[in-house]
Amino acid sequence: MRKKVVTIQDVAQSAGVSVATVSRVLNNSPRVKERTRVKVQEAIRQLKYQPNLLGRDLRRDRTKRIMILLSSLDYPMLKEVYKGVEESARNYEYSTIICSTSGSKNKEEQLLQLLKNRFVDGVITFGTTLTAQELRQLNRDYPIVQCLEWMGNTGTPYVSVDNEKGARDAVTYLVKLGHRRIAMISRNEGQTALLREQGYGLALQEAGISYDANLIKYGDFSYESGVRLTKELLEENTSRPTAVFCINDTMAVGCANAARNLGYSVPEDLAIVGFDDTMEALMSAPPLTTMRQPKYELGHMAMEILMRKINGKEPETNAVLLPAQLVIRNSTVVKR
Amino acid sequence: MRKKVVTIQDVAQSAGVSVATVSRVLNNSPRVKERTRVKVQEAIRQLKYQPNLLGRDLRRDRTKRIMILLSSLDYPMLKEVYKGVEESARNYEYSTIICSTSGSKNKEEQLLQLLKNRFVDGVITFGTTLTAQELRQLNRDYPIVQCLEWMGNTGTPYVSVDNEKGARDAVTYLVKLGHRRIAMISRNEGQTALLREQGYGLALQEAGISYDANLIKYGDFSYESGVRLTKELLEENTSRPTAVFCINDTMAVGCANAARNLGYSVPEDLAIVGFDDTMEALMSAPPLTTMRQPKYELGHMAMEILMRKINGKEPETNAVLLPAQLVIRNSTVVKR
DNA sequence: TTGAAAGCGCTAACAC
DNA sequence: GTGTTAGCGCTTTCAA
Repeated sequence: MRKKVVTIQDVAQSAGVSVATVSRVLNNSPRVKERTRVKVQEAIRQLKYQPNLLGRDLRRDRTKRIMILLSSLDYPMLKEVYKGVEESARNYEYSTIICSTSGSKNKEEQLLQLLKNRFVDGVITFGTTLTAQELRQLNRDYPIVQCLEWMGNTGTPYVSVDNEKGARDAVTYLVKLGHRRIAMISRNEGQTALLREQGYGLALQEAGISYDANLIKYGDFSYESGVRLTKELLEENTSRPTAVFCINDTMAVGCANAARNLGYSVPEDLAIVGFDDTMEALMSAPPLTTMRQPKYELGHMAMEILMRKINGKEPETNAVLLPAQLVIRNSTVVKR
Repeated sequence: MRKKVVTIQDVAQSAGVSVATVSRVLNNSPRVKERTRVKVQEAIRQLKYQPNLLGRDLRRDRTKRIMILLSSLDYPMLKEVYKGVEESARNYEYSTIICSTSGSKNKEEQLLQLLKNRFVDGVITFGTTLTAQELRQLNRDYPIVQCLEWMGNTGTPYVSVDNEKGARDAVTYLVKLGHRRIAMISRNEGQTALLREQGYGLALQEAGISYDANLIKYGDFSYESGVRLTKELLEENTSRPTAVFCINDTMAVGCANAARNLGYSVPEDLAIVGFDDTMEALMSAPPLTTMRQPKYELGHMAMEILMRKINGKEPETNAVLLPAQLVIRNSTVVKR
């Protein structure tokens, strides 16, 4: 099945030089006579030679490749974050491969193998099932950077959005519009959700609004949970909320649709603010007010830090938090 | 930076055997005395040895890895198709890496390098910029299967949905609901769009409805184009359409939102049928009637065929077309 | 049942 | 400037 592949030996023979010279030409070494270079390049072209990466990587100390490790491909911001990573990587002549763990711890270990086996020079993780202990260990031995989802106190660098400030800004905005009964659709696991909840709490506190546990619901980031929890919020509460802050756009769309289906209009009866600013927010009816994550920048920055680590320089800072930006659309309006 | 890695040599030394024996244990060779095997395994555990894949792959004829090659990560069906591929791959103890060309021909060549360099055993493509000639050549030398987007007459196997039949069923359904002025939002490039347009034409013909070029608009699969083209359809036509068939859900959501913003209600004033059955269709207001692609099966089948090729067996069939299934939701209703 | 040794394709230290 | 050669970590003959 597989074709006999042209090797560096074949090129050397064809060009009448040694393999070392061919290797020098391939790696743009300056100490090659112009005539020789041309001769070798001619042979390369004629034989359609392409270097075997396995051989090269085995010998070299670097593969010029990094891995993006994620738990699921179902990740609305992936495309843009990836673009940031990819464009930064390209500047260093690095290429990227994407691997999904599908949430399996086993699979994740297998993929981290690729790092330990020098199959890639470094890894950017988007959420991991590693324990703090494991992550600390891994970070000591290999270049690794966390993006978006992160664990602190492990010494592992991370690049994320300022979740607390973002949530606080979102809720403060709702307060400014005149809302006092502000609900939240959150998640009861993960650092991201926790920080956003803290931001929510802070904003309420600053506005002198007392905290009401009935107004907080916990979902799983899915559309369905947004729908279900909004129904609960609107049906359970004797004094129903006039606004909802959702910790992602997916649930916020569910919230908007559920509210309308119950006969409430958005934003007049219920104002909604999401988080992320994905296409979903734009495609929603009405388009959602949301906190925009600097997706491209997050990816770009993660790659920059990873390159520093790969090159053996400790990055100046181990923790980067970029600000989220309020994007006002039609799911919010000044309260009458 | 990088940790000194434990090699097979270290294990051999520690266990007091040769590297050959360690290799045999690693590969479950039967000709190893039980005592020796235990001794080696003990050493492996103690040293936390993990085989270097680069060395192994260089020596072996296979990597037990395949690549999924796509032009963009922004692919609403990716998650489910991938699941199909991944679960099939797992059965063969294969792992998968995903690589995006970002639409760059250059990048694509670079990635196909990984195949030619035995970095992966095979490739599943989701759309490629290769010419028919190049694809034919590649398919002759390496295991490769096309999924969803494909080129015929190259000898390269493909697994896709029956686009013509799917489109025909969608439009026939609209006809049955009583519609005669049925528009289409399509795309003016790519085989997929072409086949769906043919299906549309066939359905009209079967219903004795004459073809009206004004009712066909060409977008680029994006939400924005769905919005824009729907406006055109509703504003330009003196006799406006009562139904629209969109060749993907993304544009169909744009269609629904644009129609409502112009004061038309969906489905009463304008019925809409999408294609794909992604989350977008479910999250739309109203939820969209659409043609469901058998996403998981498409991925699974592609991987099965690829494995056959990797194992040197010519697949029984080079072309698999799975049926799309009509899913009726609230963007269509019997016409009054 | 085990070990010695060749060799996968490449790079780089060293010699000329 | 160029060639010779060792060796990256592994698998797999071949011989013992």
